[in-house]
Amino acid sequence: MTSSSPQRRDQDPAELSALGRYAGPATLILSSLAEGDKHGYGLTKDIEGFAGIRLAPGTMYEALSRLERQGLIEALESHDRRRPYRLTALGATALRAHLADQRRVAEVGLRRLESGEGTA
Amino acid sequence: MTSSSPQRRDQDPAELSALGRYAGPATLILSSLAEGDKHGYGLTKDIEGFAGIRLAPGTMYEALSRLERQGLIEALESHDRRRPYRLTALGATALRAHLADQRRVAEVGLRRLESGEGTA
DNA sequence: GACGATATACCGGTGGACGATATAGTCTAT
DNA sequence: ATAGACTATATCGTCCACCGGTATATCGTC
Repeated sequence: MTSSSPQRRDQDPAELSALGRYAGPATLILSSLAEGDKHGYGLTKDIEGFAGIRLAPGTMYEALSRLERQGLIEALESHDRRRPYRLTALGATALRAHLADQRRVAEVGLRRLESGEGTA
Repeated sequence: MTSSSPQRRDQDPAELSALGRYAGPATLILSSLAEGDKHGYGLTKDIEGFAGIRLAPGTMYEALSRLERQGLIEALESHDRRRPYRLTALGATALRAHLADQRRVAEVGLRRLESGEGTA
């Protein structure tokens, strides 16, 4: 999506819409961080709250290091035993583009469903 | 999502929101079929048009047989050398629920982005 | 001091997504 | 006619995102 060259193999950080393969957990994590800095466990709880999805620990921490590698989030110095993360400017741009596309596509689908057709 | 028990292993057809693991291609295919019956190649073109995403042949035909196995789409008798598919009632329900969730989550993320926070 | 909640990290398995490739029919231009 | 581009489907092997399980450690509280 994001207009420029759709499906990317991509480990290229600068390229937007590089939200992993399809972006499930990544989108949720970035959306959560858009509200403020959080650490892994906090993200798990927040995402469970606003999306109703509980990410498995493996998914969470692997996604975090992937997103950090891609420059979409950055780690802050850890207090206590927490590793908080912050959304970067790049991450915010990527998230905005991705969510806009996602919402647009969802609306197309819903409109088509309402148009009576389909089940025929 | 879909309110009832989030992350499902699931090959259970009757259970909604069983759109594969995370549902990328599946959602696109179902949304395309919501407009009318189509065969694989036609789906590829339509999806490219409304979502800007070109699904690889492997992705397309494997997703189709998965969706058929799950009862979300059904194959029609093939004319010419085309295998057209139709969205089932179950598929329409699953799609509606999934898209509604997807749009809702996208809106949460976008609202959070607009609230100035994040990049801090 | 046992227990549950908080918190992170690593591991192996599964399967969805992908590109490549094979096959074949159609249509057009040369 | 026939080479080349497009239509159309199917299968295969690879990769890696996602997952649950598990290990580890700290904290609060009972």
